[in-house]
Amino acid sequence: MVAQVNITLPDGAVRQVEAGSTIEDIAASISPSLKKKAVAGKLNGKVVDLYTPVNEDAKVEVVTLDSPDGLEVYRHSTAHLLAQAVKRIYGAEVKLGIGPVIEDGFYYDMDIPVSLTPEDLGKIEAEMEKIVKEDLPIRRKVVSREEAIKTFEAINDHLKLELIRDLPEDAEISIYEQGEFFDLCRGPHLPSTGHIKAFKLMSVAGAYWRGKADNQVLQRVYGTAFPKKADLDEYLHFLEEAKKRDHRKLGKELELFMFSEEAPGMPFYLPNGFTVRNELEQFSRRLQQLAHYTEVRTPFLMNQRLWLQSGHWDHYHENMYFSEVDNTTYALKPMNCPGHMLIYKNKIHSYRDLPIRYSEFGQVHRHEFSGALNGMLRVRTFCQDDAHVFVRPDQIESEIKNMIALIDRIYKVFGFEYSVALSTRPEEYMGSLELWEIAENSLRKVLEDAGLDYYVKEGDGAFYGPKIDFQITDALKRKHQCGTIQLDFQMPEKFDLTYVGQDNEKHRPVVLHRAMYGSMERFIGILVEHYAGAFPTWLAPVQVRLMTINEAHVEYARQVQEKMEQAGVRVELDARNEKIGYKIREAQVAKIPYMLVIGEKEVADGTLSVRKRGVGDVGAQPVEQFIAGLLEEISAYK
RNA sequence: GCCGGUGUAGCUCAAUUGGUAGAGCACCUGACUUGUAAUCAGGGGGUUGUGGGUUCGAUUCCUAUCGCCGGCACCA
Repeated sequence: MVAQVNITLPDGAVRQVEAGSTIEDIAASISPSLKKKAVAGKLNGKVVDLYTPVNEDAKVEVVTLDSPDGLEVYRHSTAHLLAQAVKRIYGAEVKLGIGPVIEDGFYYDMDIPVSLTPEDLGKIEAEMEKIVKEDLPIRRKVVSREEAIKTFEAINDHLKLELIRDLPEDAEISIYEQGEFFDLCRGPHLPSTGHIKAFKLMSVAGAYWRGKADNQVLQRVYGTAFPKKADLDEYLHFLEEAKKRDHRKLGKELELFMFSEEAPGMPFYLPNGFTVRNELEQFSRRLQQLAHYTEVRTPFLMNQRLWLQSGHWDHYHENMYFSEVDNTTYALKPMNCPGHMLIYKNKIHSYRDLPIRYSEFGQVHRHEFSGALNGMLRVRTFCQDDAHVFVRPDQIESEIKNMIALIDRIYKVFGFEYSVALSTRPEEYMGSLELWEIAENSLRKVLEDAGLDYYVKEGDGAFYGPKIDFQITDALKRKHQCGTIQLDFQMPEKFDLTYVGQDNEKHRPVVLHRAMYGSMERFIGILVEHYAGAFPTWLAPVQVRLMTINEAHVEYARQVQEKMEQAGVRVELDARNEKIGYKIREAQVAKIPYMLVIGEKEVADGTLSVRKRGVGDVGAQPVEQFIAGLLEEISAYK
């Protein structure tokens, strides 16, 4: 008589099975189709291999491929498959670092005697296919620390040995084997290599061992895997689509901005791009006026001692630009705060005057590492929609609430969802622990009072204070950090800022740093990709293009153009001797929202034939009516 | 900054084992007078990123350097 154990399934059902039954047995007992989809199990919440026996009463869940846990197991096993293939091709010299699952796939960091090229990936994939066909069973072996060390010393794998050495005392050490291959791994894994169906190696790149810049550079192979070929194809198609929206490509095609070798990482705005930027600025400027901000402008170049005073020199001088004139060292501002501190100090302030809100579209320069540059998303000079608000301690919370509301207002206009993070004290920080404590707690309180879901980024704060970061999600579900609210008790100290209180004594104000777009450049880059270059009418560099059928209609078209210009519409006239189909194609490619065709009928009736981007021909309208409708559409965002 | 890749006309790309560069679009000229995504013909345009080197000869091979791309690290 075999002993029975009670298992509790996720739906609460309790079953009796023979002790020692595996997860797979249990899946089979529930349904054949479940057995087929099963890739792993959960024993009392812990993900385990499918062939793990259940020896006592437990909560049991069958993990299938269509669950996040299942997919993770699947991709993790594909990472092992990759490592095995690489070892087969490049031999025992290959040492294995780590091979984790990441969003959309996995990677494996390896020390390989030769540099892999993209072509090599095909070769490796072919070997992986072979191993899949071999359908090697994947088995877990629990070993002692000594055994583990011996095993990896035998193959001279210093990377794995380092990992073993750093495992906690009480860690259970397991090794997974498949055929001749074995790897130090917590698991779990698929039952055999034959379970892997659709995968692709995406790229090779260098990566520092354990993410430390002074460590050896390993070769990282990125890959992805999906349960079905169709899922993989869909994913690859998504990547293709994303590539078409790349802001660098569209920026060139739509003549928004350009770059030159004469100024690496520093964008040149072309007329179209600058129009977008001006609209964005104007929009934000108006909202800030309504929120009682006043706009200021501070110099680009200021004496080095200012940066010593602010603490920026200590923390960031390697990323600053300096210039020596008249035996004095000046620095290009990497931030706007010190300038605003000087403005605040320009006169005496009463407690009645606070909050004082200075905003600036402030151009800053930061010498980013060459390898960090990326189109408009990471540049060496950019414009922050910056603001510094000087408040009394009792005004901190209400002011932050106002800021959150303003940011929310702006992001909604673009249809961005966003998430919020609280970043706490970094390793290199300025000021006392007590002040940091107070600052972090007050940010926490505001977030909680506002009922916002937020997550905490430990140690990600600025050196002068903790911050709330806003991360937007674009049309392709990618995340970008843009807005930020930072609480700062340090700058007021450094600059000895004061206000006169009700008690006629000097008091220390608190500074709130704030950005909403973050960087105009970055935000524009994000918008280009978000809209795929098809800006909404209010932002479109050219809102309307008039197109004549032949030269008999040009005079009327000019009158229409004049009217629209008077109404403040950005309008162009295409009066060339070209076929209408050709003109439309060009306007379409330029992603102009409204294409207006003018021919004999329109001239006779005083109308315009309207073709809307993305919609097509929507018929004729009287000129005045069209303009009124257009203006209404443009102002709707406000 | 690090690892790897890459750089040919304004743009997108060609150019067999090294034999002194081509196409489409764009641009210019001419013809066509045109109704909702490309009319036809002709023409101009390149020190092949830059500097060295190997070679009778380099876009092609080597080297240095700059830019760009993919990652890593960094991101006030």
